[in-house]
Amino acid sequence: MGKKISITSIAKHLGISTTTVSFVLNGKAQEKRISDKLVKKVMDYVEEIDYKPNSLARSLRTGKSNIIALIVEDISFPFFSAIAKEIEEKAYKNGYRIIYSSTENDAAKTRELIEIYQDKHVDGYIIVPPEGVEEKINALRLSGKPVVVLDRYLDNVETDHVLVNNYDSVYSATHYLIDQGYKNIAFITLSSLQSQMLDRLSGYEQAIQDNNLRPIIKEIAPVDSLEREKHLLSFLERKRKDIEAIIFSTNYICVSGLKAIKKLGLNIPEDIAIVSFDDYELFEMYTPAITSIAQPIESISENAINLLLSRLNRRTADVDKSPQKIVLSTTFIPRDSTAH
Amino acid sequence: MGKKISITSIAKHLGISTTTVSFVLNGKAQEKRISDKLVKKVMDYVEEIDYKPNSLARSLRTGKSNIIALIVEDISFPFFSAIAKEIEEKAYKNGYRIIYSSTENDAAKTRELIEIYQDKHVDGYIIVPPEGVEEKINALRLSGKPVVVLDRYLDNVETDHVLVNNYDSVYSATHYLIDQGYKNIAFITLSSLQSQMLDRLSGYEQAIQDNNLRPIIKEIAPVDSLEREKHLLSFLERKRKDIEAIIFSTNYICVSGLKAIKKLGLNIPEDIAIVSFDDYELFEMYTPAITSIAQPIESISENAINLLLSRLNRRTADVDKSPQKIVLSTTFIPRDSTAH
DNA sequence: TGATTTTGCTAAAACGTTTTATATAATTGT
DNA sequence: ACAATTATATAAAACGTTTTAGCAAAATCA
Repeated sequence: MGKKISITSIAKHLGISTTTVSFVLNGKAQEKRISDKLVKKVMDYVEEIDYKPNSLARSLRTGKSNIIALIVEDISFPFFSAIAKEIEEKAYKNGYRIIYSSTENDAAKTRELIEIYQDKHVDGYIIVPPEGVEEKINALRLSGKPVVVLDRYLDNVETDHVLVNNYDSVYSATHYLIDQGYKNIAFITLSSLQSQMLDRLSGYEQAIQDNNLRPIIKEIAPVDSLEREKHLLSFLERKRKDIEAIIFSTNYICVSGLKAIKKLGLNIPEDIAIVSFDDYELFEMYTPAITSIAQPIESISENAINLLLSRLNRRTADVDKSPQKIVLSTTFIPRDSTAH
Repeated sequence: MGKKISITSIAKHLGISTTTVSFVLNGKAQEKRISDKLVKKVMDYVEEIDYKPNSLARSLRTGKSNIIALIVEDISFPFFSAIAKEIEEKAYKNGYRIIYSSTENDAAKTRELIEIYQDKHVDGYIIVPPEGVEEKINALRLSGKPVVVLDRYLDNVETDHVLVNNYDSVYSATHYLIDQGYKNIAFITLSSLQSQMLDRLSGYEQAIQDNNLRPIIKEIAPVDSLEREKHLLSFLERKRKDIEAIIFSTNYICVSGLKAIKKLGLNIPEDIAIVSFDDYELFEMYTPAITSIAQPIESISENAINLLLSRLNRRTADVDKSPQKIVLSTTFIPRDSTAH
């Protein structure tokens, strides 16, 4: 039930100054010419009482919190939780903690989140941004905090980002289907202006055009998963005759599609072939196994956190050093759902 | 490019004291008898310059960080990431932020994590504990920080916990199989002394005994997922003739089992019936659909965060009020994998 | 020896709040 | 008209660090 333990109480107990204790604790003993004898004395006592500095006080004084904000669309999505795992691990090893939240793709919520994290003086941000947070992110940058944008990019926002070659991936996946002999290929996506979604769509459209295969069959599915399933059910009911293959722009849309397809009793790939963007354990195990475009989750995470850490370690001045644009390749995994 | 903005600069600018500003900002104007005129003046200016208090300074002064630590086994497991989502949402609405990490079931790492969060002065903890952190958690409690244990319980640790009736769930799932006519029922689990695992095993064993159905066929699978699949493959190869049904103690063990079963070309449920503890989207979609014991994720999360928030809102004194033990019911979801 | 440098250490300010105790002015009561 | 209350606002300490600037003693130099 002793006194509260702090750098001050340690100093008092040892009859020295807090300055000295602080220097020793921060490994500046050499530099600040504290004698070895005194260093040992301090260290021994600190060890003995198992002292741990109060990081709040330290943060207040230094302006660094050693906290990184991770703002994703939905932490419960396998893609994002896998990223969260990797990023946390690497950040941890570098002395940083992660504070997270889900935006649900809501711009207002995201802006609010960012404000709160600013108050908390987090040191850096990894953000999967919805549309409509451009100015906020630019403001962040201007305030000197490093920001890494993930999974998509924002026009007019000069910041580091790491994402995947969405356009090329879908282009060549579409091409693959065409090579397999499929002609009427549909693309199912969400009503979203997010860059990754638009790029995937463009990849599909361009591949169709380049192969003189009209028409483009683009279908917009609802965001809500129950509604989406219903929507896809009726879509397929109407169009089953006109479509030989479908590319889904995300794995969860694909899951809805699979449910609808099952309900209609359609056979994959005989009646309809399937490709999904973003792999999922389910796709490997499904009958038949679903062809997918797998994102390099580990590499995405690693690049993102490395980028951020390197900014954090550099001196403030070069925050406005030219932003890094990292674009990673996906892996196309052909499975039974596209076996002609 | 103005001066740095703080409560002090506001006070200076308005020619009043920081005390007054602080009172106004904290809604204590009434109580502290600050005149309406002055309140308005402060509020207007605060609005104008869009001032946000520095939460580090506030935390240092008050000893409250408004941060909750969420320590789970692995944030990338669907079960835990779903919980993380729910908990974050509710915490957010109550002014708390969540800082997370994965223990990988490593006791040393977990203890280290807890220490770090102590330094950060987080206000409370939600922990999915590995074995071997009992004393640490007790120490936390003694230090006055509320702790809610999730998913499992620790002997000799008097703290709130919320978990699921593991024993009963497996007991009745086993009974269900027996009712369906299955006799030689195996139980596959990990080499773990964690309460939830032991309880699930006991439920199985007791049900077998109560129905005079020997032998108990308990198999321990490796933790590593590749090894596990290999292990299960050879296990099934040897025992396929002796086993009519399998209960897996977690969903990821079940996934390994399904892979092995597929490789061996066994038919579910004709050759072998399957039940998994913990539902998974994959199980619903698999062919055949896999019977499972679903945990009430939302309710688990809600109870955990509510428990913690209520402790946080109460005065410190009753931290040692009798711990709450919340036990929730699972939902048995019979599917085709057990259809005799 | 006396001047200079090096060594070893520390006082005190600063980070931005919250809160206790108290001062002064205005109002009320008698 | 004077005492007692009440209303309004503030000074200053505290939270626990880091860090700048500087002091005194010891060592080196000429």
